[in-house]
Amino acid sequence: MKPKPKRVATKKILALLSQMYPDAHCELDFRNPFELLIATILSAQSTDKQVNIVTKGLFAKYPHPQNYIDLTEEELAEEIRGLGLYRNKSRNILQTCKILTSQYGGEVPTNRAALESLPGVGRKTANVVLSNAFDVPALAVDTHVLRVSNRLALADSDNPLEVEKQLNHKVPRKDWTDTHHQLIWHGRRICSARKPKCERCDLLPLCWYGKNQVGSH
DNA sequence: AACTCGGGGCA
DNA sequence: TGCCCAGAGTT
Repeated sequence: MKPKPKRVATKKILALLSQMYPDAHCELDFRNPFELLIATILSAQSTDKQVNIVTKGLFAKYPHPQNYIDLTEEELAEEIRGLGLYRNKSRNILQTCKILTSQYGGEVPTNRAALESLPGVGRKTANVVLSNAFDVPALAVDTHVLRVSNRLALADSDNPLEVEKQLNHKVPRKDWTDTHHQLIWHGRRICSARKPKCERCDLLPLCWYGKNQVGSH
């Protein structure tokens, strides 16, 4: 495979992405920052569809962080059964709710440092909450964004934080959240990890990876 | 950098 | 059956 070009048609790629996925949005169901925070913690290695099913019952029963602090890990684990990594998530959410209750008056903090200090909340989850619940521009880099932006040569790194920085330089700040969603939708629908559907991808003429795949067998 | 957690959906 | 799912924490 050829080395990545130093400059790519970034504007064209971004324009095409927004044209391909004009309705790209967060597919998790949530009504407030707390629900988004919990749903996003739960979404790791789980489908958003399953998260929505589980959280519907969970939030009806336990709408506020205060409602969680007296549960045991086992009790909460039972509530979120059906999702992957559910023991870790149960422990983290319980701890997070205790911190939200004792230190933040039951509210979700709006700054990154406070968010990332919560158990189960890393860079990616913090960015999702900031951008989707608080309208703070932040480009969350998950596995889809990492893979797709590298294939398009919009980024050149396996480190999510590094990719986030590279994208921040190339994407207008006002578009960070939309671009984030578009890259994810593209990664799920066409630019999949194993067998990307390059033959029906409108980005193929502009794609470093796709052009290198054509005729490479 | 390499593990570990992990059940459920879907081809 | 194998592969994948909007990661984070620990070693």
